[in-house]
Amino acid sequence: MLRYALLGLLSAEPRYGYELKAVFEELLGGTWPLNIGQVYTTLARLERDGLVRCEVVPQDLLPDRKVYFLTPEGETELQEWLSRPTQGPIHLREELFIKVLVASVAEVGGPGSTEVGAPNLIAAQRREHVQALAQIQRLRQDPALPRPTALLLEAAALRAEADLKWLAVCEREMGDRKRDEQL
Amino acid sequence: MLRYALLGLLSAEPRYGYELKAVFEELLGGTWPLNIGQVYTTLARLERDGLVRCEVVPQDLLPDRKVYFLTPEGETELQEWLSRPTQGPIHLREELFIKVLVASVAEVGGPGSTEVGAPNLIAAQRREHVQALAQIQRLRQDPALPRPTALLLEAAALRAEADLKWLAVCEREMGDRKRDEQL
DNA sequence: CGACACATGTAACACGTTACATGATTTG
DNA sequence: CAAATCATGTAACGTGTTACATGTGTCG
Repeated sequence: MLRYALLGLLSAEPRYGYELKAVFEELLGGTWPLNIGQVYTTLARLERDGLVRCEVVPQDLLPDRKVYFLTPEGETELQEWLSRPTQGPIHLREELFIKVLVASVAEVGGPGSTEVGAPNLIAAQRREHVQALAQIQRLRQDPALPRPTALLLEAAALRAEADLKWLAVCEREMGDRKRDEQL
Repeated sequence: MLRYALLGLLSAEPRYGYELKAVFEELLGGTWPLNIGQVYTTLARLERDGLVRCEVVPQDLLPDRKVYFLTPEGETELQEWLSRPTQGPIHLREELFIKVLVASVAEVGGPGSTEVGAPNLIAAQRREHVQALAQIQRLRQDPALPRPTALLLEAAALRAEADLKWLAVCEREMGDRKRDEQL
């Protein structure tokens, strides 16, 4: 994942690790705080696989930089990755979904306990989502956003709205089920 | 992730690994083909962490079963997990998003090359999504679906629709940009 | 002096994923 | 006989994540 993101950035321009972190985070609109260590490990793996190489650029006063650039193999790899769409693009294997699923299936507190876990979770999750959506919209206000980043934030907003719709459905269903059980 | 899914299933009823795989996959509507090996490694980790224990149930003719059940610690852990909503619920760190982002940033083929990668990708991805959505809707037809599974599939459909809206936006933007550049 | 920016990295761990190994029974 | 089902597991690998280590320069 990060692999290809770095490959993509390097395809536009050779860069060193510390710089890649900054560029990447900015491009992501600050939604993916990236540990610098991971950048270096990922770069090391890319180099191991022959997709990038680097040149050491000495600096006086400041530490040396290792400027990475794509090899022909790296460019090929990147192009191939970009040419095939993501397979099975809807991942139900996400914390959000699994959590709601488990909440509606699990027997918390043992049999006979008053089951209020799921509705509580849904309500809390809606608050969480509303907050997340608000923050995304706040970020989108910035007129200086690069277009790709703005696009990304739009995707996030659309997803957040879709999830909120779903959580509303869940809430309604749970209410129904609770009423069913009381009858 | 799978950790908690298994905890949830076990909280309703003690089960053995082979059985867990089947129950889990059915609950997920077949959208997460689960390697049986992963079930066993995950169960081993849960046992290591003291969240589950097991009892060996000998069978004649068939191999022994190791029936797992929650420990009190496991139950606590599960309840805590269920009680807190997913933080930062919208993940932009997904192949889909990163791919589109990288496609719009990367300089494939070097400077001066005719950049048609991104539009091609978007188009292919839309086809992929349309197909995925169709399959989800097909699955939803089944009237025998358990409610939690039906809910899950509804989430998947809503997300797929949101993503498709976004891909349409992307396509329009790319067209715009291309026109801009030609001027 | 202490904190922060610059710049590199290693070590350890969790988790998902695949492939492989074992061995009995049932079914075509 | 071959294949599928039942049932267990191990080994290896990729990747994400965090924490830690190191060292210089600048700024308040």
